Amino acid sequence: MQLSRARIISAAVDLIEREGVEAVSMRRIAALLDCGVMSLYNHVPSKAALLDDVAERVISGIEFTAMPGASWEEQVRAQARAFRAIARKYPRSTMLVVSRPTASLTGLRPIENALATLREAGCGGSEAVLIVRAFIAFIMGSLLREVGVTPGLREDERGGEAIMAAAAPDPAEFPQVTSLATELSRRDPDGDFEFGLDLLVHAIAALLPATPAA
Amino acid sequence: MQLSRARIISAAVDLIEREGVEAVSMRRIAALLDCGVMSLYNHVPSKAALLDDVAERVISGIEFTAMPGASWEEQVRAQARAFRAIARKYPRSTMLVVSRPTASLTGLRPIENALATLREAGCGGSEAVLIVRAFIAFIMGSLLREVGVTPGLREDERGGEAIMAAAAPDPAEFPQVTSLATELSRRDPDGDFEFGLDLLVHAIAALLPATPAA
DNA sequence: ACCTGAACACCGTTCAAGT
DNA sequence: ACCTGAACACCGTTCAAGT
Repeated sequence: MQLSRARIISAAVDLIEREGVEAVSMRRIAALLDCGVMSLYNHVPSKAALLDDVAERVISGIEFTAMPGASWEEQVRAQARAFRAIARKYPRSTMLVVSRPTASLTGLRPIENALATLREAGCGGSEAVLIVRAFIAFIMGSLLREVGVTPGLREDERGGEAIMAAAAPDPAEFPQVTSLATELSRRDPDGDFEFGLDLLVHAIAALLPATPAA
Repeated sequence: MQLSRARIISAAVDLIEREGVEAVSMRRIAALLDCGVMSLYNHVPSKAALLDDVAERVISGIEFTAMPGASWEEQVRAQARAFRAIARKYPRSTMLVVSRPTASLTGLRPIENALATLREAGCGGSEAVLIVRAFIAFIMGSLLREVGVTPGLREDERGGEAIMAAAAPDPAEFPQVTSLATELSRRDPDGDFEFGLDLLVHAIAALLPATPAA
């Protein structure tokens, strides 16, 4: 099959998901594609650019299902969940999305959608921008936490948090952490995400004019 | 001067802040410390472990000033700001903090403080954990955005957002992004952070029992 | 236009040898 | 106990040569 930028990106994504970002090298990818290393450079300017492309590929995979009749709360939630879904689909590539600033247009789609939803709910322009930024920060941070275990490929603490793994903290110095150890080591990304989403949605509701479209 | 783990970490932090994470190599650090590369391995097990140490060093630099009389709102805000302050002090090392799961005890200090503040405000245990997680997600995401420009060492879009840099988006496809272009390209990390902090603090206030310690 | 091997200037880390 | 040079198995990328 013909070499192409798209095919190279796909190979990179596959490799990342299988062995982690650290395993990516131009030579490994070339081997996967059965071509010489330098052939890659006919389609991709550099490894850094390739990783940017991977991030963009992942982002462009976000699937927004339009919800015409739904309230803005439901729409915002749905958009946030759609974004977070990439962490499920491409757990190890997500770190790339989160750590590289997306300079392309694909990253604008989620922002456009969120802004539209908020403005339709009666939100002012600059306020909508601030809200979207806060949401993105929360979502990105959630992805980080969720995916943070994976990239180091240390699978040792499967169920619990890395935090409690090393050594038990001194109860005198860390009374709260000690007494809440069970809660802290419980791993429930969905629950955590939904809780944070609730917080933000409620806070936004308090900002908006009451029932603007009713 | 004698070689030591602490000195190696310091050299790594300096190098990162000066030239970025990508510039770090065991050989460069050895050169900075005027020793053979392999001498480093007497004090640090691997490069990955060294980068973990760097993250820990940065986190341990967070300075919490106790605020005995203040309301929980003010305390939570102060703690969040203290955490974010590391992005000011060590902009390029921050990416490391954010991308590596901290397995050590130093990372527990901020969590302990936040939990204590919330519980004192009348918050239930499991609720406090969820709130702290939401806060951390937001803070981490904010750090990412703030620092995301730096590590790629592309200083080309100093003032504006990377988003708008490449090409103007199609107004028909991105009406909101187009009409809010000015707002979106405005760069104000402090304002963004404070706005998000406000959202979260207000949402939490709605969850807590009214004036618990009054 | 696309492919490619050789070569260059780097990596992290193992190992055996030094003190 | 700490240091170290040589060596190994890798890197990304330039360049000149092929088709």
